[in-house]
Formats: sequence, structure tokens, C-alpha cells
Amino acid sequence: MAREAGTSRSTASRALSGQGYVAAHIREDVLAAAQRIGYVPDALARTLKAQRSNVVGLLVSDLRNQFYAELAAGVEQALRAAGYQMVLVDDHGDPQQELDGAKAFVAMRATGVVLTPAAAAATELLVERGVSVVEADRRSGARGCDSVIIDSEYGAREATRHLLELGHRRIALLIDETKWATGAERLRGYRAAHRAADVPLDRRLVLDLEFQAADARSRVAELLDQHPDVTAIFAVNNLMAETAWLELRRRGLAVPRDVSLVSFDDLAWMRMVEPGLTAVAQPTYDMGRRAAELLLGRVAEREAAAESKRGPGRRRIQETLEPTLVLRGSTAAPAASPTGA
Amino acid sequence: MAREAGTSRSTASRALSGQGYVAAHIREDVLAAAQRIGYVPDALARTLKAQRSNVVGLLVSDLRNQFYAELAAGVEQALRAAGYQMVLVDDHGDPQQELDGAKAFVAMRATGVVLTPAAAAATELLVERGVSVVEADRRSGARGCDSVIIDSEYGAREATRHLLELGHRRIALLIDETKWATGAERLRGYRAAHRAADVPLDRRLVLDLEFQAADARSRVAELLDQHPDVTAIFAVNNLMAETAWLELRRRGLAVPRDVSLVSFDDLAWMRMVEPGLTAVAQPTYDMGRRAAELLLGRVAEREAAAESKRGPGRRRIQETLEPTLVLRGSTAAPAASPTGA
DNA sequence: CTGTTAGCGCATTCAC
DNA sequence: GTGAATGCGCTAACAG
Repeated sequence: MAREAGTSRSTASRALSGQGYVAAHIREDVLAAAQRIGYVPDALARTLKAQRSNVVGLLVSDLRNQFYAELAAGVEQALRAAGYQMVLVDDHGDPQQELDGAKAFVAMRATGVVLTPAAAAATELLVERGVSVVEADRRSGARGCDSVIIDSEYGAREATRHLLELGHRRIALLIDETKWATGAERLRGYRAAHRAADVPLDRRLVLDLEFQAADARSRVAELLDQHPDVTAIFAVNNLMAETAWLELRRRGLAVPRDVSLVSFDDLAWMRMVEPGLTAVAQPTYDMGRRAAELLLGRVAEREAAAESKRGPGRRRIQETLEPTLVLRGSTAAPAASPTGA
Repeated sequence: MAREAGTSRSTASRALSGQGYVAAHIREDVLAAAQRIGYVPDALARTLKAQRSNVVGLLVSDLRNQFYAELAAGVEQALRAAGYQMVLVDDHGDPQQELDGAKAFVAMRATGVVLTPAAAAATELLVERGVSVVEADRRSGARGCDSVIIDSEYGAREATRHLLELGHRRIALLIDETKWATGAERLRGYRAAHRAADVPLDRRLVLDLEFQAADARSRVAELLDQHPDVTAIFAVNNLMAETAWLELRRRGLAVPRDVSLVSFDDLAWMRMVEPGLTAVAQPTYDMGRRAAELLLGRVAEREAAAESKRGPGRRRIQETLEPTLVLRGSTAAPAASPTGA
């Protein structure tokens, strides 16, 4: 390539990068030559030299779930706007695969990683290796990383409060991971709303699917069989809402007449069905964008510090985005005489 | 790291890679040292040296559209299983952004690229630079690449035939790009079915949205206003189906009593609504997987050729996957006396 | 079996 | 202003 331009490699490098002195006409020549032979600088070699890549990793739990796809789209958008590339790994919510993904990211010297943690190990590994990390949607509890999440407790509380205010007293909760993070917060919100309304909790109405989504449908059926006095269901994510919706329909139960239904996470289909689903809408795309922005900010900061200024490295940033309860037709006051009582 | 193990770099390298001779006890030491300091080999440097990376690019049109998310998930799955990383770029269907994405891929020396082409330029650029390319869902017409697509004409023909057999004669087609590839094929299928059934075509019933999805809703409304004798709608992708569904409901038209509706592309919501949507189901995830597999096969082949064998480079592979018409409640015979006639 | 040497493509000194 | 030399982390070839 330098040969094509009839100059030395250094000069060519300077001409292309715009760094350092180079005669105007020489630059022309070089640019023309580059154009001619379709020269594209090797980002790898540049990274090796500069010790800083422009790739950022994204680790999500399930790309086929619209929620994560939306998140990924937001991250990609912000990243690409800033000239970064996104390497995407789908760990299927498996801590082991998550860890493998994290290792792959350090192997490829990713500048930073955005992830929806399934465990703390991945974040810890990354942070220890000096990779900037931003957790999204969940917080693993690992130290040294920023995070941006949705206020799950608030969202769950609002959804539950809405049902309680309508007069529901037997509200089933469909949830999938109560030990931790998002799941725990939503459970807390559900409880807090009950407490605030002075309505007693019934543990048997809380269906914790843990990690087995496989038999979700039958577990829901079982719960409805055992507790025919349930007048409302709060599904803690879009998958659960889907399961609940299908099961209610299979049983021929009318929504909201027989049972009211609320979803946490508002997808397009929820306004397509009749009645539309009342749902807690999350700014998912924005959460992705914000996570990427935080990451980029951190990277810039770190570079400035390395450059010279001895930046003290600000405290971790923990952002919380507010969800919104969207009222649609799937929630109404319970029938005067409950189905089962 | 070599220092930590008390040996030379080459020896360490051999121990870790398993290539070449290394005394057993020395290998132990090296492995232990690597473990201790948490050494992770630099994939970049390795790539630079080996002149072959293990990253593959994926270029899609809209990650927020479930169709592409599904495709991406399939690609990712196959890639990761083979030890490759996926770099994802969302070009929003814009040829310019697509080209930029392609350039980024050659800059990072991606081994191959899977893409859903918006134009031929990106594929051409890639192929010319020696990057293996597999096109998915669409064929740009560029040479030198493999492809895997869904049989759009067949799917469209089946969907249309289904409507014709039910007795519909005025079938509106909602389509978004008839000049090219997938859109053109679906239009052809729609026509072929009419021809086979000896039903005359009415061009005015073909609503070509081109690229402006923005006013899709109003355009559909307009069409329904002008042609009240339409008894069925065939929406050529999931977005169109969504638009049609919402517009029909807004007008208070009953599906399928007043108007039947068929979608090309079957999403989860289509079986959640009442009545369920009859749809042409595509093996989208599998298409993604298959595309990645073809790509990997091509890469392996090329390496074998470079290695020694002078492989002649097989002819391009063009796979076609069959879609399936899924019958649900949204299609039925037209009412005896059409709404408008 | 192990250490030394060299070079992948780039950017950055440093002489000229 | 420009070119020659150096090194980023790795591995393949060679010599010991």
C-alpha cells in the first residue's frame, strides 16, 4: 500500500490518520492510492498497538425474548453511533455460559461489556481484568461496575396497587426468580402493596417458577385449580404473561370478568389482543442505550486518566429508570360473586 | 507470564496450545502459572499472527423486529457452538449503513459475514476483499456468496390460494418492496395463485408501501375506504400484519366475518389474539443457524485449500427453506353479501 | 525437548 | 516534512 502511493509506510500512516506533519500533495497521493486499491486499515493491528480496542461486548440472557432484543438494539445503536462494534453473546441465562462469554470478551480485549447478569462471577472476572462493566436490568452485587435498571419494586407495587384498588383480594403472582435481583424486587413490590392496603398475603398464591419455564403452563393450571378464588394474576415478565394468557383462554375464563391480568413488561402483542393487557411498560430500548452511554463515558474517563490527569475515578453510577403502568382492558373490578367462593 | 512460569514464551505458548513437544511437568508449571495470574491469551495478537480471526459479522435490517432477532439468535447459536464470536450491526435497512457495516467488518478482519442484504454493494465489497459471505432471507444478486432463504413465492402462493379457495375474489396485498428479492417473490406468488385460480388481478388492491412504513396505517385505511369490496387481506410480513390488524379493529371490522387476514411470518402474538391469525410460518431461527453453518463450512473449505489441497472451491450454495401455512381463525369464507357491494 | 529469532500491520519515536 | 527503526502479544520455524 505504501508502495502503491510511492512513499514510506510511516508517511502513509500519517496521511491516513491525519496525525503529524505531511505535505498536502503527498496526502492527496496517499488518499488516492488507498482509494484505488481499496485499502482498509487493519483494526486488529491498530488495537494491538494502541492497547485499546473499539469493541464492546454484550451478554444477554435470551435474544429470542423481545425484551432482550430490544435492549440489544438500544445498546447497538449507542455503540455504533460512537464508532464502536458490538459483540453479542447469548448465554441463555446460564452462569457458566455467561462466564465463558466474559472470558471470550477479555480474550478479544473488549474495551467494555454490558451484561444482564445471571451471577456475579462474570462481572467480577471482567472488572478484575480491568474491563469496564455496566450491568443492565439486574444487579449482580459485584463491585466496581455501573448499572442501569428499571425500578422493579415500584413497578410491581403500582401494578399490585392497581389491582387492590379495583377490589381484588386474591392476587396470584407468577414469578421466576425470587432469590435475587429483579425477581426479588418485584416480589417485594407485590408484598409492599399488600401491606400498604392492609390486605393479608397468602404465600400459596405466589408461584415461583425458579428456572424451569418448561412446565410453567401446567404449574399455572395447578395453581388455578387449587385456588379458584383467585380473581387476578400479576405476571412478572412477558413470558409469564403469555403463559397466563394462554392458560386463561384454554380454560375459557374471561378476562377481565373472571380474572384480571397484569404484565410486567409491555410488548406489542399486549395491545393487539382483546382486551388489551394492562402492563408495566419499561423503557427497555433506552435502558440499553443508557447502559452503552455509561460504558462509553467510563471508557473515556479512564483514557483521560491514563493520558495524564490522574482522574480519581468517580464513584459507581447506579441509574434507575422508571416504568409506567399502562392501563388497558385486562383489569377490572372482580365480579360481585367470585367464581369459586 | 512466561516469567511467572519460569520459562520462555515459546514454551509457554506450546504448553497452553498443546502444539509441539513440551515436558509434562513443565506443562503443569505453565498451566498453574497461567491459572495463578489469570492469564488469558490475546485473541487479537493471535489473529494478527495467524491471519485468520474467529469473528463473524452479522448485518441485519432491524433488530427490534422479532424476525431479525430470531434470525440473529440462530446465527449466534451456531457460531458460538463452533467457537466463533458474532459482531452484530443493525443497518436499519439503509444501504449506506449496510456498506459502512461491511467496511467495519473488513477492518476488523472478520472471517465471514452473514447478512440480510438491502443492496448488493455490501456483499460485493466483502467478497472482493476475500470475506466469505452468506446472504439470508434475501438475495442481492451479488456473485460469489452462498445464501439461504425462505421460499417466498411458494409461501405467498399458498396463502393466496387458501383465500381464493375459501371464495375470496377481492384480496388486498400489503407489501413493502416489490422491486426486489423477497418482496418481488411474494408479489409473484400472489399473482401466480390468482392466475392458477383464473381470478383476475386488480392492481389497485396491491398496496406497495415501498420504504415508508410511517404512514402505513393511513395508507391501509385509504385502501379500505376506496375498496369496500375487499374481503381479505394478505399482509406480506409481520409489521404489515400488525398494521392491518390494528386498522381492522379500529374500524370495528370483524375478522374473519367482515375481512379475512393472513400474515407472512408467524409471530407469537398471532396465536394470542382472537381469532388467531392464519400465517405463513417461517423457520427463521433455523435459517439463521443454517446460514452460519454454510459460512463455517465455506471457511473450513477455504482453509483446507490454503493448507494444501488446492480445493477447487465448490459452486455457490443456494438453499431454500420451506415455509408452512398455519391455519387459524382469521380466515373464513367471505360473507354471502359483501360489506360494500 | 527448549530457547532464540523473526514477523503479522500498525503507530510512534527519533534521526535525517 | 519524511523515512528508518521499534514494539504491541503471539506463534512458527529453526537451532541448540
